[in-house]
Amino acid sequence: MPSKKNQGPGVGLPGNGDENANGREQRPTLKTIAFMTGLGVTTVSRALSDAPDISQSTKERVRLVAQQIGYRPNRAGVRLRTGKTNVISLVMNIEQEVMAVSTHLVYGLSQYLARTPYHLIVTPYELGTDPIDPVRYIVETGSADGIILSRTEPEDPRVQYLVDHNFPFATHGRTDMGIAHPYYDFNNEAYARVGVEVMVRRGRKRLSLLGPSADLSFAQHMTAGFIRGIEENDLLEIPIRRVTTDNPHSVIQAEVERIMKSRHRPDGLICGSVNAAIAATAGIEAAGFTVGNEIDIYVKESFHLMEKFRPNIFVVHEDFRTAGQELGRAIEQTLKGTDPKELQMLETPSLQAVTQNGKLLE
Amino acid sequence: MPSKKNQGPGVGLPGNGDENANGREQRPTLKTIAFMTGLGVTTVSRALSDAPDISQSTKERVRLVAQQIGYRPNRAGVRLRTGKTNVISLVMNIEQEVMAVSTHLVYGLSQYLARTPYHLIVTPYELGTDPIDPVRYIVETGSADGIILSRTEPEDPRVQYLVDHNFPFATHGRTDMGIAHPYYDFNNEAYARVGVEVMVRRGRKRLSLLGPSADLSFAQHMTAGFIRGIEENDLLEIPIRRVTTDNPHSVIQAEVERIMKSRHRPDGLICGSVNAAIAATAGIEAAGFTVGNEIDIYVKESFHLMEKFRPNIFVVHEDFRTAGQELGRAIEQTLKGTDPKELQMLETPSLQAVTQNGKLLE
DNA sequence: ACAACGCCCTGAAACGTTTCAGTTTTTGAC
DNA sequence: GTCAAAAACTGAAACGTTTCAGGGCGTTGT
Repeated sequence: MPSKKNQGPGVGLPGNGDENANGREQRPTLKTIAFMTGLGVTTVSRALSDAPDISQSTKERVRLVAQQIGYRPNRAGVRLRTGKTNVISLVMNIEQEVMAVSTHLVYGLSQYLARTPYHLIVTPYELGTDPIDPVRYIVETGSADGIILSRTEPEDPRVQYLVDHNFPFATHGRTDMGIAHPYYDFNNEAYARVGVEVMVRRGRKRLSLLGPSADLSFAQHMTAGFIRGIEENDLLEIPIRRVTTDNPHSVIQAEVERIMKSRHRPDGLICGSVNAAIAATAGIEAAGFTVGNEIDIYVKESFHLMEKFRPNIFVVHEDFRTAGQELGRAIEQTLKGTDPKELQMLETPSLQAVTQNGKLLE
Repeated sequence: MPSKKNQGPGVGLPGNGDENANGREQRPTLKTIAFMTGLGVTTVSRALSDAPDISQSTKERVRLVAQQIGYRPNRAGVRLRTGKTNVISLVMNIEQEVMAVSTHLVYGLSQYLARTPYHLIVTPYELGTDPIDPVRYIVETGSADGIILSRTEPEDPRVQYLVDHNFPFATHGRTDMGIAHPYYDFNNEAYARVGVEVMVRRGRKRLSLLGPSADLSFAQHMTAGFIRGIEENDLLEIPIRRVTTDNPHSVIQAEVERIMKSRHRPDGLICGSVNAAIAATAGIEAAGFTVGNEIDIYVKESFHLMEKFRPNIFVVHEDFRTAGQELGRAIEQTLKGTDPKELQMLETPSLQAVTQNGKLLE
């Protein structure tokens, strides 16, 4: 590499957009604009940030030049000086974020953030590790301005940690910690109640709930809605205790097969996830029954799989793309200082939106 | 905010890990270590990067202190000085990356990169926009050290652009541009030929190919493999020209229904994607036929959907998670200066791996 | 005895930005 | 005509890192 000794001390216009001998092109900086306009670097900086103390005409002149030469502030410079990273970190366990969830969440989030100064960084963590580690890392190294958490638990240590450290965040799913923080959540209580509603319409009497792992926040909501639906409609619950939607396909299938072969089998099944619904279907068929005949299944999903495979399952759409977008908005607003209480969103499903094989009910 | 005027000029130990009045904690820097060890900042920096000219004992001492106080280099500082961002950008059109692809790709990629100094940034682009825009943005603003592209075309302007600008990248899928660049690709030629092989075993004679959009790189490989299989086995091709796997479900379904009702209907269908296979199944059933009876379907997928729904479709597994990991490795090596030719990977499916309803052939 | 060398270390400068603390110029009031 | 205040602008410092260009100092060769 040839040693170069350009740029005498002080003055000197930095590379004006052409490539230098080095091979990499030189991007324009504040100094470039300062040189071109004859102003000081300070003035240029203030003009671009629309600060007071700068005349209108100067602001316009600076903006014009900046626009013409395609000036973009150097992120590293800004970050070093201000501590602001312009990065939002999505912390998720991709292994468990089955199918649609992560895809659509990332989609909506990055789509929203694309129109803001923020970039989306995906920070994964592995199944065996402590979910708080990546959060701690981000906070300690200051590698993001804000964090999006998914899969919150009712008492979530990550939320506590972030609140303790006064670090901006938003969650996908609520907590039960009495802390007001921004979130987007699907109303799983309403979801379960709508499911019971569907079953009632179908004349079903003995319902089971195949829900998510109990330590997750939305599991409790779903259970509460289910119970309430059962009670209000005077139905019988056939409990499923051994498995959750997080179990592997084969385990769920086996348990459903077992319960279908038992004396008191359910005639309606509310499922917490598509995977579970599919596995349950397999179990039901293995026991010699048919979905839509001896038993109905109800589930939520994001990918419209059910209307394509037409397995006679009742479905409400849970929109993770919108969730991603709203979480983007929530974290953006949080960083602007908006009151968390205004950034709590709940998506509530309704009976009218339930479909079977792609067609609306009734 | 109270104005503080601590830190006289020159000396002065930066905050030693406790919080300062500000509320945010102060991270240790090179200066902190320098102060603690009594060394100069330069020496500390060089010691940590294991440079020559530093005695072994000093290196160990510095490393010990750094470890104890949990020192992490400030990314912004490094980036400003060196221009290195420690970021890899995955550029993708999430809208088109159907289902499994993006999920598993992101998963594998971030899983791999988690063990390197690199962070993964997801850069999306929207359907109507020019795919080269995000690439240009990244290169112009220097916001990443390397780029991963997916969905390459045979003559891909993005690849040309990146090569022209000497910017490190790796692609998911090959190109036909005579440029040696790192890639990971699924061998779609072999894929199609294995599909024909399967059909031959099943005694099928009249095959159709429902492939991806012709402008994509792997469409041509798939077609080539298909044609060759047809010719070698002296079979008849029933061409499907009007639709590709990128069409919506309903369009594919309608076209398949039409062709199934025509005089010369296929008895074997090689599909390019799960979506297409599902839609085709619907079309076949709408025409009054049954998959596995009058016609067989063959497809690749990543999510094991087929073995769960058991629609009698023949399947080979395309592993996007591994693809993600390998692409991570490829870009890491590229940045280390490894010859691109050593970073070209092809995943070739074999007849032995074909399953139907979750069970291996034969 | 002295130059030359190798070893270990260091100050200063630079990357691009923002901001503190001015300085100069203009305006306007008396 | 003087003085104060407002308006418009600016140099210098600082954020944390790497690297250039040395600087002591003890050892070795002549």
